[in-house]
Amino acid sequence: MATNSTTRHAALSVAVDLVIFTVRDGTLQVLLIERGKDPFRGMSALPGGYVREGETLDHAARRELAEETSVSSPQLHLEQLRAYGDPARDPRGRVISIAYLALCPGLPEPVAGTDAHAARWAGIHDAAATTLAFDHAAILNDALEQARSRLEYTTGAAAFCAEPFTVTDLRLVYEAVWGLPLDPSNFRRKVTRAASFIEPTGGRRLHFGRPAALYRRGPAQFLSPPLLRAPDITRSGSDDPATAQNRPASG
Amino acid sequence: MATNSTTRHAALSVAVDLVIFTVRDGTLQVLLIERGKDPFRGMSALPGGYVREGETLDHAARRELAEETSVSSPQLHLEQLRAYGDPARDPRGRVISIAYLALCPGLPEPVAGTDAHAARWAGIHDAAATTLAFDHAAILNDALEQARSRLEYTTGAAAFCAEPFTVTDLRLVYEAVWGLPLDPSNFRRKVTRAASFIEPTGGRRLHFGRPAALYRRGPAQFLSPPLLRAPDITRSGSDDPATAQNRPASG
DNA sequence: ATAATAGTGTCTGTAAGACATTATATA
DNA sequence: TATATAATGTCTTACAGACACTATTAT
Repeated sequence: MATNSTTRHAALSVAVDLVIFTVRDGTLQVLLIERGKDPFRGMSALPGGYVREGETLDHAARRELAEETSVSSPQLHLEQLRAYGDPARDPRGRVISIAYLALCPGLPEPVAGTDAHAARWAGIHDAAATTLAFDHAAILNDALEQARSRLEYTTGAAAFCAEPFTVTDLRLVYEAVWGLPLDPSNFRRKVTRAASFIEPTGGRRLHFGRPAALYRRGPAQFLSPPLLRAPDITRSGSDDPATAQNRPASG
Repeated sequence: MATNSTTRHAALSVAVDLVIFTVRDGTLQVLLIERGKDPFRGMSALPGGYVREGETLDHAARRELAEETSVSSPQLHLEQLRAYGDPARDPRGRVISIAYLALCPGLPEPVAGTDAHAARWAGIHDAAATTLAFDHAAILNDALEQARSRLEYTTGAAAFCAEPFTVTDLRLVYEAVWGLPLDPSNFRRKVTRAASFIEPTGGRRLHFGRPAALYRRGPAQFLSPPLLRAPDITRSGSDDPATAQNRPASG
């Protein structure tokens, strides 16, 4: 905030990149586009775009999200992940990218964006095995860990569920995002006891067996007590918390 | 990443702002500078500066941190907090700021930076009551919550302690950052049982009473089980997790 | 001895994991 | 009826909060 302007660079732009997650068919999926122009033409990438003049970062992210999902934005969970600013991350020049994480209920179908590119839902395993443009593989990785962490400490999992939803719907979200099977009985106990996580609508959904009670999202944003994953065998290692985004918290 | 360049703005710069925390005399303190030039001349602000050409965001933050604290950087805990990009946040024009959070052991004394400004340690309560330049009050607030959350889920608290340190030293850090008294007995049990949080050096420190065993930081980055604050009365409300940085996580 | 600080042990309540059991629907 | 899914209950273990008690130093 107080350096001589001689060190300021000339060509610089700021973009937002979106990691849009959804859960469909019990699988965590991410929205990928196929780039229609260079650089990385024809390669898969995260959706995104430049921040416009006079526009908030959050607004730019919401705008891009609406363009890609064609869903009324205010419904969707959207939060900033972090900034990526390696000087070499974009061959066209210096582009700082602010990554956002969006959690969406199962959306109709892959939607074509306004730009000349094809959009598709990719399973998280497929996406991780795909070579992505720019540093999007790293962004996706950070976003995935952020999402997994969010499910532990916040009520964000419900953002994946279209209302009304059942406890089983919610559990399938956890299982898809964490990639773990959960005990249905213990899961029910935890989510129903957590204050203001979910609220019964009074309705029921009929499939085949016993009808399931329906719920809507409650007002709580944080889960107390948190709904932790397995006793942290995967997390107590020597990872860097600043890089492995908020495994407990951040963004 | 794929918008027509007509919407790109002309004058744009990227800065880093640092929230440098330390614990001295049992109090959480933050490094503030007094601005030597407009805008906000004479007002308190967070230290920071423009990102230089060809420079990584992390590098810019480390550079500023070294300038302000005159301490060999690699020692200090430094992590990105998030980006702030309100178009009106800087009256000079569009400046995107990437905020960083630094956790430092008690440093010698307020150090003057390379720029023409005075630096000082401010108690967190004083700082919160001070009118800060730009949107630095919001950044400080987010950083404080991030730091508090980090102490729950990571071993970051040890970054506040110069090695070797005692369990009491570590407890005083938690008490200062959380602003809560902790039970010494239960605290000791938790930190000594948490895997690889702290390791005994074998040495002892003599003051007056019984000599205290000395410890160094262990290799673990995450605390399992986490060391949670009170049963979340302050957190289970209706806050926005994306704004109130990672109370659980994320950030 | 007394004061001061460090460290251990015990009791109790909460919550999680494992898993048996009951409830209510469809075919 | 058999089958499938939803929901409740029980047992055990782990851990946190509260707090009594012991240990080791300086004065």
